[in-house]
Amino acid sequence: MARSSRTPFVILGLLGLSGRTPRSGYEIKKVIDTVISSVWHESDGQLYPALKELEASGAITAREVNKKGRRKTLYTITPQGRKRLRTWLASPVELGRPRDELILKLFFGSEGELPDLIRHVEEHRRRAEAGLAQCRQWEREGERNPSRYRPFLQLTARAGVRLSEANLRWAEEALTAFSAMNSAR
Amino acid sequence: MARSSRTPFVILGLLGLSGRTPRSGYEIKKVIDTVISSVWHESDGQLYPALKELEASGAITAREVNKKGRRKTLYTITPQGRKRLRTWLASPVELGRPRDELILKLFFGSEGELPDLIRHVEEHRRRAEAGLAQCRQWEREGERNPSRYRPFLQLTARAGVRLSEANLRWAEEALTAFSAMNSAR
DNA sequence: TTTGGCATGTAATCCGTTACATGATTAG
DNA sequence: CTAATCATGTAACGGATTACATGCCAAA
Repeated sequence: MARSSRTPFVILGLLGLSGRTPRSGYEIKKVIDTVISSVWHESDGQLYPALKELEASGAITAREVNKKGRRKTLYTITPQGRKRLRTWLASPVELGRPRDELILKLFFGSEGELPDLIRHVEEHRRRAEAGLAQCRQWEREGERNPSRYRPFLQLTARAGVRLSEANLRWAEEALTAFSAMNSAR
Repeated sequence: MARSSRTPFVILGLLGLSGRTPRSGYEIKKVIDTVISSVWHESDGQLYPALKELEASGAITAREVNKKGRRKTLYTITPQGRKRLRTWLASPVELGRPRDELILKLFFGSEGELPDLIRHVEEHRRRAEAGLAQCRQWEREGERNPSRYRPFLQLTARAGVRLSEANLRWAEEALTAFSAMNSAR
């Protein structure tokens, strides 16, 4: 069976967290692109059709508003939608199939040029550093933001910290190994 | 621009490493599913058409053989194919778009049930443990396998070790946090 | 006035998986 | 004898991205 789209559940999840406050598709997209950008992403071409489907199936309700000439549709999650969300949250995590281009290129390293590999790993290190700083900041921000979802925010941030640290450490190890290879020639 | 398929490059990479020893599509698939299974995967529906395309474009050559009634096609990389491989290896790493369902479900944790989340994280921990053991074994095996690509094998195994360690540690932290949440109620 | 943000959508296209199809050999 | 492995493919389907399309408002 093909993996079904998880776009509806991201929408339900975010509308669930926002509670009674309705959100527009545009706002949902922005939350995805900022708050959970390191965890998930969606394209417009997925998002807007999914919103329509969710409304048609009764998982969310739509309300058209006009704010200063700008028309927008605000969505709210329904009890039915919450039920669907909970069912999904309880269901086993579908694993992503591995596709790590950096490690793949490294695995083929003997067929390429060392300087190129070094560049790739340096870039990787830069990303890991940036990610680490970002996640650490989220952790700090979370500390002075008490709410029912605070512990979950903390946990997701912590995951990012651990992963970034691992990437960073490995990048250093790899660069050290490359230096050794260079001087060994 | 849509991300172009990297299937051809995986094939070129593996045929590159195997050097003058030709490989069948079936063998290539098996290497993918065993040696680099934690880094990459391909489906038959991608692999076989890609082999035909690569042959048509001159990156690999095909030779039909019959071994005890079984017909198979053995492929060898051409100098042209090596050039394409090197070009790809030198080009910037295309980042995968984030899609971490576990962390996403955790982020929505306040909308679900704690026992479900605990199950998900325990499953995650099991996978991390298995992955760690596997990668450590590859590291040890690599030590008594001297060849020109040994250092790269070691490095990819090391990446797996670091990532698995991070996942494991985080899983433990998360489970501790869950326990605290449970007793706090 | 033009750039950028707000706001929503559709169509073409492509990547990739699954299911289907076939058939021979070898080990249990 | 039958299950597993070897061996190669195709077709249908579906998920996802990109490009395109439109239009208003606010700020520089």
